[in-house]
Amino acid sequence: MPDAPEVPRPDADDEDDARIVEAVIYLYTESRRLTKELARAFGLTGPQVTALKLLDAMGGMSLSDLSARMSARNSTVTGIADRMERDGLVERQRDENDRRVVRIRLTPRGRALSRQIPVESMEVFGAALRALDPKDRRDLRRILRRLSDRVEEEVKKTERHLEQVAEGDAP
Amino acid sequence: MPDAPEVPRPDADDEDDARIVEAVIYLYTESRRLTKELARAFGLTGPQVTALKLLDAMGGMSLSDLSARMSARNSTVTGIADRMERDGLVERQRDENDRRVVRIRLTPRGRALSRQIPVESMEVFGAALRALDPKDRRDLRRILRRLSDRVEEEVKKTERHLEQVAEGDAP
DNA sequence: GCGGGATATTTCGCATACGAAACTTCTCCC
DNA sequence: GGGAGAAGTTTCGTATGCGAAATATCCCGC
Repeated sequence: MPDAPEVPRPDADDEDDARIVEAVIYLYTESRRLTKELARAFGLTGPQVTALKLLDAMGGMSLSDLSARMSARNSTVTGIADRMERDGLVERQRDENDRRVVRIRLTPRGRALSRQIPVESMEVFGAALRALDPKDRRDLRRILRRLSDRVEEEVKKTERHLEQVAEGDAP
Repeated sequence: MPDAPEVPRPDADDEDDARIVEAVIYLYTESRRLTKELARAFGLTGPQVTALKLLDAMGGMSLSDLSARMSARNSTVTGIADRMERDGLVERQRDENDRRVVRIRLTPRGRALSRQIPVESMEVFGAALRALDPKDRRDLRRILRRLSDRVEEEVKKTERHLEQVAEGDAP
């Protein structure tokens, strides 16, 4: 679905905003789609490739760290790790010092597979960025930063409001 | 999981790129999370709110059109429509002229619910954009546009390469 | 008017994805 | 040092999300 964050509004002035939003959505979904496509060529899924590459780069990490790096919840990554373990790509090992922690490492097979997957293909985004004018790149970073800050503010504001709105429940 | 499209690279210069990518991901996931949170207050899910608002605005549409507007596949939206129908929010009706087509309309209940959901909460992104300096907004649009074009080019290039890489399959 | 390809939707199997609850282990405070 | 609470992981239930295959219908050419 990806809940398209924008809903049609008749206002004329918002055309520009809509285009910016579309661009952000496009960039996100496209890079996601590409990872998935790349993964498929190696019999993997998108998140599995992400995990494989992260584990290869970091040489093993806790499940929580892996979750954080993948911007996903622990309960989600547990499942991904399960399937990768089933396929012999990773191993789980209880941490000796803190037995709550599960360390996840690549098996030799997982490592070999990771090395076969070209990184360049995952970097379409980076390549496009490097192709930008240096000044544009600086501006982009600055503006996006500012935009993120504003969104963060709005979020806090909205979240307070939301609690008051939630009167008319349904199903 | 959202397959984070970026993978750690040791290069020093890429810090900036990483930050841009992070910002894009942040903006996307945040607006998605907000829709979800808003939805929850009304006993719905993110995509359901999106569908509800679209159907309210358009006054009923075919499943394919709805899918397109939601940037999702038909098979995905079928499920969403199923659950909304189960909850009495929408109705399916075969199109008389073209009996392959299924028209989806809000029930009175669905319409009432839609009207209760404030649109503003879905527009955190828009509000943040409007708060930007006009020049920044113009620049942002221009640069994102250029970036999208470059990504599109890269995608085409990569996709051709991908077919050659796909030798070493796995699991 | 009929046969074959195109189009719209659903079904099926699988992998994410999340939140809440359950469990284990750790930590800190008294 | 013992218990309360915190932290890390898993389990469970539900909802997306996709692609491939099955179904139903349309449409086009002949």
